[in-house]
Amino acid sequence: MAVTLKEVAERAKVSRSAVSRTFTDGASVSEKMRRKVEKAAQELGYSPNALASSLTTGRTKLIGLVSNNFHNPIFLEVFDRFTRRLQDKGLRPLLVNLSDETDPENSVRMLRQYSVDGVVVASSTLPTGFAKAFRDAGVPVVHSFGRASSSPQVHVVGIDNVESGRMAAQTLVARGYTEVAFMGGPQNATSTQDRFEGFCAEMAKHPDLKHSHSFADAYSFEAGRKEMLRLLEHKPAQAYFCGDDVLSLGALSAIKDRGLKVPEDIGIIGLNDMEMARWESNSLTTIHQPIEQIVNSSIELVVAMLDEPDRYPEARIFPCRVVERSTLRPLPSS
Amino acid sequence: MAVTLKEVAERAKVSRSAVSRTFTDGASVSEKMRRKVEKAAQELGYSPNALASSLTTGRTKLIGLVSNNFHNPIFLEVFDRFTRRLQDKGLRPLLVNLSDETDPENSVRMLRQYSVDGVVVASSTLPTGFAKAFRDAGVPVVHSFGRASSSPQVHVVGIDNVESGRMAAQTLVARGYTEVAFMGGPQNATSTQDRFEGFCAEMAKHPDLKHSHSFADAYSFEAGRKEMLRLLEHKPAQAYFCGDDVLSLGALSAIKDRGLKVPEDIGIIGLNDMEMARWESNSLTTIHQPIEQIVNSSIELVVAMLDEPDRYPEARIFPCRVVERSTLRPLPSS
DNA sequence: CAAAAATTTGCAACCGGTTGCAAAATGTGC
DNA sequence: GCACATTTTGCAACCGGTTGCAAATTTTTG
Repeated sequence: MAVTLKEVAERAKVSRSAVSRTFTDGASVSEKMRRKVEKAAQELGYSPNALASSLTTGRTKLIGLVSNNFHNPIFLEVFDRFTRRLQDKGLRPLLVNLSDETDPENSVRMLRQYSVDGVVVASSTLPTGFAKAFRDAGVPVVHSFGRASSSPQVHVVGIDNVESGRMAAQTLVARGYTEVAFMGGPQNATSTQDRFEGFCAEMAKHPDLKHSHSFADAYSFEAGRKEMLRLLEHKPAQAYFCGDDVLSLGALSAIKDRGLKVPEDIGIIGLNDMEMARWESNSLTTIHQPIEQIVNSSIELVVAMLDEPDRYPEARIFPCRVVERSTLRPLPSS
Repeated sequence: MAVTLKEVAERAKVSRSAVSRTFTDGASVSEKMRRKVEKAAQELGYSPNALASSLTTGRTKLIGLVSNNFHNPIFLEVFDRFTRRLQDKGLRPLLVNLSDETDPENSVRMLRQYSVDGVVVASSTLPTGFAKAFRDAGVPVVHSFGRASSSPQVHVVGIDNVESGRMAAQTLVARGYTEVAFMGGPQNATSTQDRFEGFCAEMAKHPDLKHSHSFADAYSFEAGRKEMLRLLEHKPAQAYFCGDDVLSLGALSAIKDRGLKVPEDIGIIGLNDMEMARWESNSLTTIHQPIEQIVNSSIELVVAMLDEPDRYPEARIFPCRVVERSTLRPLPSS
């Protein structure tokens, strides 16, 4: 079927090594030879078999992209960025959809069988141990959107979720809300836990203000809506920090359905600043997570690990910022 | 680094073939031998190198998943379904993000270098020639969401877009709208063209009714919003068939911003029935595209082609249906 | 129990490339 | 033009597996 190196060599009447060398840059080939080979290759429509060469070079240029967030619209942006950036670097994303799986074993085995050069775990809900399993198996790994840690076991790139929770609380307090609440994502997600922790830490500084909390079942519209509907049955808080943007949209939908106005009756602040948050119909006040930087940095890191597999684990934390839109009352003019 | 077959063979004190055979099902190995080998493999943590074996077997179990729709939320659903289904069949998706590229050459070369067993092109905007390039290169290919044709050059799985345009027009007519319009996606997308054709064909049956048309720049919220804002400056139609759901949401946002009510002032019908169309805040009346069936059928087809590469091209067309929600006035009770 | 049939096993060649090494070719200085 | 340094080339072994074939072993049969 496919044209092989041997056939090119025969047609060009040169050795197989010569052909191989013209297709590996940095190899020693004379101009004359290169022309001969390229001509023959051209005529035969040859293109080298990347997998065969990986056998000897030990590099496949395959990067496993592992995620379990196939229902959160923000991840389309994330996948878009990851795939484009990887392609720009000549790498190929091998996608793994965990759906509900949380045991790394299968993914590790599978990705090792395909000899991926590295793995990016893109998830804000998986425990830190997940990425660790790759490291233990000797596969370079970066956990994007993972839990920041002062003593990371694997490379982590993302935001400081504790800090972002604190920032959300500060934002609400600064706007004069006196009864605020945290409506988190799934309680077992590390991002939920950390955002909650930060939120509480900040609120602890304001003992005069009331705060409460609850959790949605998932980072999804439906879950956010359902949880907010439940909250609205009793006396709701004045403003909510929702676990993320899609949850916020669900909550907004519930609030509007009940005939309440945002931000007049209830304020909402989300987290992520996904494209949909910008849509005029949503105009969600939210905490911007620098996706592009996180993605690019993750890829940089996994690429760096190719040459330096035992690179000392680091946490790369990017700052967030509040993006003011229309779902919180304005700051009091001081 | 990784444990090889040879090492397992040495430890188990058997030939390399024996080890290979215990890991290929259907091969002839005695129980005794299998136990010996499995024990050694276990102890060493061996797992076979899928790429090395692909060299001789000619199968990589890699499927190229090529798309250019990384900005339409419905494609997150599509990717989710594709990746899960492929995984269930023991296949691995190698993702290719075309972004703005429309020349198949690069993708073809790249996917051939990685010896993918087959390719699924998932796009409603790429021309039919795109998938053809894979076929010409001898790579089994299925075009999902592609243009239906009575004489397909490659396997196509999707809906009949002409018919869906017709269905949209019928739906509007049946509801008594007398001035309707088509607000399409990008004009060079095959899906836009076909939906438009069907829409016009149906309207031609009703010479007493007025209809008009225009096109948005992309299948995106922003484009839909922008186009609808433009339309609202002059006298708008009573109801619009928008090229797809995300475009519909953009249009809805524009309409509401102008203080108009849906469906009282303007009706909207979309196409796709993506998850967001179901969100209560949108409640979009739309034409349901059976994504799950399309995805599953596409995969079935590409898998079938592995054994039968020259399988005669077929078009698999799935029926659509109108999903009644809240953006069109109800049917007149007859 | 021997002979025939069926199954299991190992040898060795192969898949499509890469690469260290030595030989061949080319370039340089005098 | 020659001796030497430098570059280019081909040989052959190797990467991690698979597989046809024949030899070795086990099972079946009479």
